[in-house]
Amino acid sequence: MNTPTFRNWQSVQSEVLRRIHAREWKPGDFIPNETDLALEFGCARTTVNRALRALADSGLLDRRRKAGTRVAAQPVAKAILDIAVIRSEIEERGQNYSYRLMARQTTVPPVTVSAAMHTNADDPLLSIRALHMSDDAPYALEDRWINTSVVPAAKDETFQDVSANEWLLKHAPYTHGEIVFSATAASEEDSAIMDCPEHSALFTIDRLTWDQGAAVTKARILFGPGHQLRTAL
Amino acid sequence: MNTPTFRNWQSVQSEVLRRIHAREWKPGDFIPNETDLALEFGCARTTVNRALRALADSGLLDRRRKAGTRVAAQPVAKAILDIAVIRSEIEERGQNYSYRLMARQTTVPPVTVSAAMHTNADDPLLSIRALHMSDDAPYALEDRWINTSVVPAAKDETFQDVSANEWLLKHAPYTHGEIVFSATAASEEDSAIMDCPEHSALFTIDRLTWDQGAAVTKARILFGPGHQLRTAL
DNA sequence: CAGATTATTATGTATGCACATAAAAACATC
DNA sequence: GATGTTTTTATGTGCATACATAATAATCTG
Repeated sequence: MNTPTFRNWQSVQSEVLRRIHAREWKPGDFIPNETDLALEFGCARTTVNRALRALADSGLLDRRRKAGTRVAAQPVAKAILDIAVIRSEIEERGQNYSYRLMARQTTVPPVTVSAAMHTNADDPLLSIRALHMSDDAPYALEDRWINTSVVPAAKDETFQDVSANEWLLKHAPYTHGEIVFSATAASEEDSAIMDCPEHSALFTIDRLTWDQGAAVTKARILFGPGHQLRTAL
Repeated sequence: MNTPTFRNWQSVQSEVLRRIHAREWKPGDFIPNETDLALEFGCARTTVNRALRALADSGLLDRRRKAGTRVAAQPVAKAILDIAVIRSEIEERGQNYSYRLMARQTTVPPVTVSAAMHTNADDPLLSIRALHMSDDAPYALEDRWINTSVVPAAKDETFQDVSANEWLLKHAPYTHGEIVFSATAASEEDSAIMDCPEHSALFTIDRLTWDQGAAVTKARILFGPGHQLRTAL
């Protein structure tokens, strides 16, 4: 009986993966503890730990102190989406990016916006509306509110040549945020701008970012009909 | 001058994060090497390594051997979505889940399906159509093709009580897959089933999973109007 | 026997050390 | 001066050890 030795954590990881896929360890099952596995694999417990930790991070294992490690009963699929700057997104597909600023004004936002951003209801915010185009066809419509008390530099930026989408990433650091994906029907105005039938189903991203306790910006981006967001899992 | 010591990798990580947010280290900048940071922080290099590795995983740092570590110029926002079983999704919100099988038959699929799944054009597949309901209201419509030559056990399962969505997770392991998010307009049939206006914008998930080289299942899930998928970032 | 206390145990992590590896920089060679 | 070779260096990883911590199991106590 030759027990091959596993020298590095990647090989331990793939052996564990193999056993899970081969159903030697079924969903819900406890697997041997780190010490035993280290003994079996002929490596240090640290190495086993590294491998199992990585698998737990990806959702395939459930680990709890003292309780032990088990194969996730319902392996939650974690889809990791890379949300890139729209310009890069288009250029990476080899298409030509262009951009058109449609509106830029400082006004008091609707209460839904000031409430979501935790700003005073009568504090004005900078409002930006712009169209991103791919090969001169409408690609995405960006509607954005910027909190100029957090990003004062935005007041001096025309956003004529650089999209807020891109400018903010470079000039406004954020600590955390939220992204919401949904599908919305194109309004009459939207459909005119996006050059699509009214009530078309548009893939929508709502994004709200914060720097410490203060909201930096809130954006809604409507993508043209047929837009897809894809990822491996 | 008191340099506080950072004993654990989390505190090292948050100090590094603080410096990035405070723009002491700007996007594109090289940061000191691990040995120097360990010296400064009063901990082992291993600990610094752990902290920096975690930040690199999340896309905030770029690391290359010999070259060093730098703050990512364009921090790609990585949105991590947890794609759970629909039943859990509903029950976790404290709502009542129910399920209705609408169709189950073995037929030769459209070429688009057999092509995507890399099966022979005339090989029959198991087709499932089912409705997931939350508090008795239509929630999601599942349209699925199952490759019974990969999951033979599916032939003996009625899917009357357990949704394919859930059954497969437990009985059909997969090695990799793809998820595509999009927005689609409700067809006449869809809208009748989902009890919504025709042409409603529906959030759509297309999922194709593989076990080694063979396609396991291909599913399209249409969510009712207003459905959102949200995540922190 | 319920409830509080203590022991046990599996994972979590810090550390010092050694060596591997990729890539840049320095150097040598033609 | 272009090209190939060697050195240097920062990250990547393995290992033995020690201790921390969370959560269960066992025990004690009223």
